[in-house]
Amino acid sequence: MEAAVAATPIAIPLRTTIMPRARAMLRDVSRNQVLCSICPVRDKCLSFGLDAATAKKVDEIVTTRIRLRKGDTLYRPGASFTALYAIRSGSLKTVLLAEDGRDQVAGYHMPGDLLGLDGIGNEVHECQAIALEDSEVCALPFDRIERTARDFAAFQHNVHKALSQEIARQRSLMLLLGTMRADQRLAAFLLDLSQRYQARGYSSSEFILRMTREEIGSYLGLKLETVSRLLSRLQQEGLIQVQGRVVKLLERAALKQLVGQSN
Amino acid sequence: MEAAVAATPIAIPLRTTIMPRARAMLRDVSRNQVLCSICPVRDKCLSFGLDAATAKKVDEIVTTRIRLRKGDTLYRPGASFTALYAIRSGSLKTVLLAEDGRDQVAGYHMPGDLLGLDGIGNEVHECQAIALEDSEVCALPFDRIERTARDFAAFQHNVHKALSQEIARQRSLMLLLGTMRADQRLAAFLLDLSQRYQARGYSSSEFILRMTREEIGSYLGLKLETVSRLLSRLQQEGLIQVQGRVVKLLERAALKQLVGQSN
DNA sequence: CGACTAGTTGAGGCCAGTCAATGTTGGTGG
DNA sequence: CCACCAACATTGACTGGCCTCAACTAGTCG
Repeated sequence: MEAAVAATPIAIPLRTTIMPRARAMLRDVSRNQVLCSICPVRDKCLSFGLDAATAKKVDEIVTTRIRLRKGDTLYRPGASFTALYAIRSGSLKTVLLAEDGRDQVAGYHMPGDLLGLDGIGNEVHECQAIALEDSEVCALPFDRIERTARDFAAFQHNVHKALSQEIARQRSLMLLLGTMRADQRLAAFLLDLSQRYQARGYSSSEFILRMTREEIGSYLGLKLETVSRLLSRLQQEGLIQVQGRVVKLLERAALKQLVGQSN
Repeated sequence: MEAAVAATPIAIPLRTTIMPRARAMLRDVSRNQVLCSICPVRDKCLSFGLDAATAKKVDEIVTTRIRLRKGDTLYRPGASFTALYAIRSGSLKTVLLAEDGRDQVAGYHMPGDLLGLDGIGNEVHECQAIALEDSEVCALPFDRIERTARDFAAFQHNVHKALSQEIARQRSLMLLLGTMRADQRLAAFLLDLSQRYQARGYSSSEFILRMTREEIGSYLGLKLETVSRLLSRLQQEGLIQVQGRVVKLLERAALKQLVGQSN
């Protein structure tokens, strides 16, 4: 009845000693083959725009590549923060969990995205990252990031940019949650996905939703029934085409216009 | 009829050459007396926990102190990003502005808070910062911050912490906007204010709202009438006492319980 | 095949928005 | 000092969008 999000709804023990899925974190697959310089998403990542010498130093930051299977948890709230994670392939969601059991999907992350930024402040992760499909991420130990950032201004700036972009991303989500109607939220969500897929070289007009209706709803501050209804309505109005998780954007302009209606 | 937020609702020209209120930014009051080491809010700021030698270096970052009068704009969207701003006294709000005219109060900031973090990514500010009362802020040129961060690991870590805390702040706001009922949002808002005032040495049970009902509503994703009604209701229920902008928290536990109700 | 999860669709209710009238407060100028 | 005005705030009546509850379908996996 409830989706995976709600499967572990409450009372996340702080600083769990052994995490149920921790084995996933131990599979240190290929220590010697982890090289940003040949990574398919390197220009979306922290090594963006660096000269060869600096990029080589950045290569040395990445110690571990982690394989996750669908449903695996990369980190959970309270887990001590030691590294940022760059997604190499697949996709993950991040879930916020309040003490009272309230939870919300806070983000949908795809290759090139950086995860775990919220943990820097308190040395502890504040949310849970769960793989939506089989995925691979690179662990970037944060002490190494800081050390390298002190030596290379260009890399330092990339780190600051990444942090700032996460802030910007959340800002637009706040605007969405605070000011938009349900149909506008959904349209904005679809357009955002489209744009991000495009930036990664995938089709911007047809893609597969990796999240359930309930997860999408949680992300947008809506209920799953509302998401389902609105997808149907948008289809009926000819703006999109939906078949389960396959979505096709038919009238991008109309979707944009819908989002843009101030009232 | 409309509050200050809506006074400049649309079409913010990007990279304005001369800003209407720019004179406010030129009042370079006391170049030689700007010293973090004697700042009343230094332990809330970037110089938190630094040894004397490092703190001295940080003092050198701050070049300018800016006086703002109520209603003055510190920066607006599109203004080129050059510095972060630390609030010394007074308070400011930050306002998000979308192209379509949609706007939302994104934050309420008090002494010790750092402003402008969202501008790092694109070298351009993404929101507008407006003084809610006469205020003073310190300008911290970002290139100097980056330079100093490269030399002092402890300071570098403070910068990262500040960025990460901004992310955490927004996260909890997202949770509020995505999952809470109107009365819960308002209660959470009041408790947040209370806690932050306390952290700054003010009374945690009685304080003055610096924002109008409309601004509070915008911040919480509600209409001003709803805010007004709910303040009245909370007062009637004996949880708070309101008289215009003066608020007194009477039953903190009950407020917390209200926020904590998952449904 | 049965059990389970994910998704769709309908009926009805409630919370918060909208519209509107009125009250209150604070700053300004005569 | 007080009258005036504009901005801010309160309260009521009504409306509508989204949630809740519920029934049903489709696909998946042991």
